[in-house]
Amino acid sequence: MATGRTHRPATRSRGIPEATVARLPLYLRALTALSERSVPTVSSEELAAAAGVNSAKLRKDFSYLGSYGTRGVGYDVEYLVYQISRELGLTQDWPVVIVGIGNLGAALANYGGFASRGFRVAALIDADPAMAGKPVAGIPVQHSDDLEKIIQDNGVSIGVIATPAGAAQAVCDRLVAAGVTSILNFAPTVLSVPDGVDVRKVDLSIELQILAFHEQRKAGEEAASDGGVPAAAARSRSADQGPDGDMPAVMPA
Amino acid sequence: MATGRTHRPATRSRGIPEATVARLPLYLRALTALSERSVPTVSSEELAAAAGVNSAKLRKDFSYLGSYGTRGVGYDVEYLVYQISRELGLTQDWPVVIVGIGNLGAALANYGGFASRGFRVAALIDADPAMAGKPVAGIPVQHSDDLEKIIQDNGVSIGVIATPAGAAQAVCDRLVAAGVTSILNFAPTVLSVPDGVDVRKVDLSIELQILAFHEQRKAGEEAASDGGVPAAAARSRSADQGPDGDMPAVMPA
DNA sequence: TAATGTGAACTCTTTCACAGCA
DNA sequence: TGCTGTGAAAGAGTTCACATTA
Repeated sequence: MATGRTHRPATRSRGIPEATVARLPLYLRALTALSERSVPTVSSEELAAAAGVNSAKLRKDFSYLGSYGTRGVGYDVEYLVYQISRELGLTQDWPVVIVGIGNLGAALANYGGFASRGFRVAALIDADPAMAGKPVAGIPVQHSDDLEKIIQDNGVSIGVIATPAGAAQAVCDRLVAAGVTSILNFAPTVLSVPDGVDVRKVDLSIELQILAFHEQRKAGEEAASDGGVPAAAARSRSADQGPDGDMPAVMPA
Repeated sequence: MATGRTHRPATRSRGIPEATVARLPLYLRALTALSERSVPTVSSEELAAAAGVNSAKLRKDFSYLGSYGTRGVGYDVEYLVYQISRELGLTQDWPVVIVGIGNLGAALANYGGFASRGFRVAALIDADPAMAGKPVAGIPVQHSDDLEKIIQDNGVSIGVIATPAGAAQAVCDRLVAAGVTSILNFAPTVLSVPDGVDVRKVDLSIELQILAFHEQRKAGEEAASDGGVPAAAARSRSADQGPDGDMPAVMPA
């Protein structure tokens, strides 16, 4: 999962819960697929299955948006598509810049889902002069010297950072200074931003590490016979340094 | 944020909270940076700042691992690096396959952070025969016909799906059948997997939509004068269809 | 009758505030 | 003295179960 919200930490008076907001795109995708198949209505049960959540959660989520369903029938697909799109702000056009056109940046520029939902790649920016002018996904790469001007000319408020970690904070600072207020960060760094700027991060390495944690646990359980305590869980949990694996070269003081 | 856990939904007896697990990689990264600068100890306050969380949360997180700090002093950096690595299962080697070597797959293959922490790209797999044999990031791409054999020969338990959405479920099914039990999914689809298989998803489009939601809200607040009700929030929240924007062509029944 | 919409219960997560210890 | 470790309280998110209504 990506996380890293900085905006509005405390009281969200009257708003939609963050967890619900995070699921709206999921519902929207499932609804769009139904819409393309000209399905007119859908029940919470069916839609929930398509989105990979349970139906109680879906109904609760929708209840924050309003009463858009019909008891005994379900939800009107087209109407819901519109309501969710509007709630997410996708009925308007969002120009986006991608900074850092390496392998990842190029992949993002070529990503179709980008353009499909209100997002438009307004510019690709890279620090390498050799890249300047080269088209990627049909869009010429511009040099980062012009970053501020590009942001302002295009009215960009969302920036995507796909640079190496070392460059990310500097790029972020320049984006924010130029007026960007939402950042999607692919660089493996914690960005610091002023209040009012949202940062979300996507971090491959973190996702893999979380998977590894669960993977390891599965292996531990297999080893244990039946309902017993897994070997790895028998470790002392509280007191004086009790490592149960091999120790590293460096010991604690 | 990526989500999509399927494994162990209910009682997690004795385990580390999921929210804590998700932050351990963050702490580990910050600690690794300190370690490289040969910093011997760090306080919860300093480490929390480096990881972008607050110190109470960090101390609570560490308390689930055990008592690894020293009161009045802080935490031993090297020792913590080791403990967190072990907890995450990074002291062992995890062979990973990447399926779908398009722009994104290539970017992932080239991603340095991959190799640095216990993960090893065991194979790159693509369905395009023209790709077979072509080296990407120094690793020759193999054809997907051999997927099952590759998984088994390398003892792979973690698979990364970077194929188009249409191919993702089929690839997933084959990976699972071949023995993969953790999947990181970059395709914009909900994957269904049997119990015991973990799926995490990374979805660019969803992240952008979440940012757009907050971005839209900021714009609405600017418009409102001072502490007043934002224009967009004045909408009726409950009853008979009350859209406040332009209506789409299709109306609800 | 078949589905939504929602209080209420429950679980998970965060934050507070301070006892306890080096 | 200065920091960790942690109960307790507060807050957020999920699930239950059923009244409600087209």
